[in-house]
Amino acid sequence: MGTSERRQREKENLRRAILEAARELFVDHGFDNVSMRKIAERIEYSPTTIYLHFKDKEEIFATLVEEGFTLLSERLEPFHIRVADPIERLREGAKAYFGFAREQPHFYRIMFDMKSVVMTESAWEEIRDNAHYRAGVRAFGFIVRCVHEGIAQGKIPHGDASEANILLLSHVVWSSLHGVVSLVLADRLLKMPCDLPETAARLLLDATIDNTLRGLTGK
Amino acid sequence: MGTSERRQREKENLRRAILEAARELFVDHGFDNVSMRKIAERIEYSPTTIYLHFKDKEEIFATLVEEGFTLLSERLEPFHIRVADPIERLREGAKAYFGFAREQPHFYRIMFDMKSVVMTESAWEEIRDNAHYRAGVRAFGFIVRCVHEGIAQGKIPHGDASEANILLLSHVVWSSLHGVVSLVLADRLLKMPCDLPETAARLLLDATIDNTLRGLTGK
DNA sequence: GGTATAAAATTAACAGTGTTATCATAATTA
DNA sequence: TAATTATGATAACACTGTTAATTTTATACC
Repeated sequence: MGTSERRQREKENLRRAILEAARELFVDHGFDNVSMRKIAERIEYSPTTIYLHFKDKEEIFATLVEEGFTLLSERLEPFHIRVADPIERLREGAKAYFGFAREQPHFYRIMFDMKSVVMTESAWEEIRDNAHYRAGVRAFGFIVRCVHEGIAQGKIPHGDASEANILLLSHVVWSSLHGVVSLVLADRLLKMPCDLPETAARLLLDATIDNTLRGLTGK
Repeated sequence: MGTSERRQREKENLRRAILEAARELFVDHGFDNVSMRKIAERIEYSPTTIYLHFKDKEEIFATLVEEGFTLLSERLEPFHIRVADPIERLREGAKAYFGFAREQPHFYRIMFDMKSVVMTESAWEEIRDNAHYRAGVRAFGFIVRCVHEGIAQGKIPHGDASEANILLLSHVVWSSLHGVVSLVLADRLLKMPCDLPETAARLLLDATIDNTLRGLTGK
């Protein structure tokens, strides 16, 4: 009788509207500065209606994190085709990664913020099946594939070709990259050798990519 | 007549008590989970009394950040004497840095959290004179000195010996290091090649330090 | 069409937050 | 002792995330 399908559709529409409002507000003002009431006001519903679609604010957060990682993946993956050499692909990917973080700092922040909560074993078991975690794994997969190819082509001489070593080296690349982005976003660059902060950030980014890839390839 | 000195002393004692309570609570529960009322309760004063000593919660925060950077500096600087070779000194310093972050994750968090606030030019002018900023510069100075010596001894062949280049390379080292710490503290290590998270973190740390220093020295 | 039922959305409230204005009290100075 | 000043506390404001109870709305059945 078609009505329940329509109602289902309307429900999903409202869910999407909530996410859209939340995303725009988060991107503009940051996670902590956006209240449930503000989100509700924007979609012209009462605050409690949101709780019919999301368990709590954290669940909206997690959903947006997933969205963020998916966006990041979609930005990175074309480079697999565009750039043949895995090392150069890492370089280009790193720049794209940085671009993403700069364009949407609040988004990046909610994706990688240090939560400072000690992860219990059970919490880990739970989170491994979550959509936002899997989306993170997918984005990380870009680096893994580049490193994998780099080792296979003999361009990364350090360690063996075991999965353990590939994952380790991928994490090395990722942490170095995340380090730059994190410091830039936190405005922690100290009296860098040029005036414009934007130029300083790019200088540091290039130098860090160079250094990391040099360490990786030994070239 | 000595009374005003005593009152001054009492005032400073209370100030210290507030900081001590705040620090303990922050370290235990994290910045966001500690309220002014909780701090007040611990020192057995009313919440408003705190405002006679600190403008707002942010000022307590900033004071503790300064304390954190000073602690970090004091932990790093002995290595200038203990380890002669600047590259090996960087390696040992990095481990100490990591140890500090692991021992007091909440402390590290408030020191380096991505604020996601766009720094205006005037805000920069203001912050440059702040104590917590200068304390940060001091800690950063550990890396700068190592890099400086490394270049002088010909162990870091990349770029010239200009101050600009030294600062750039120092930032490269720092961001890579901060990247590991940041990811570890955020529990963002994905299915690493060993079971115990602590061991995974140390593996990644060592690999990142190796890679960064290899990139730096070209060895 | 009218009515029972289920869904959707709202109101009111709780316990908490940072912060401020106002008031009381204690200590120092004159 | 009286005036003044510094110190601390009370009460309140405008928020926060979240829940229980309630009302409105839409569907299904007779």
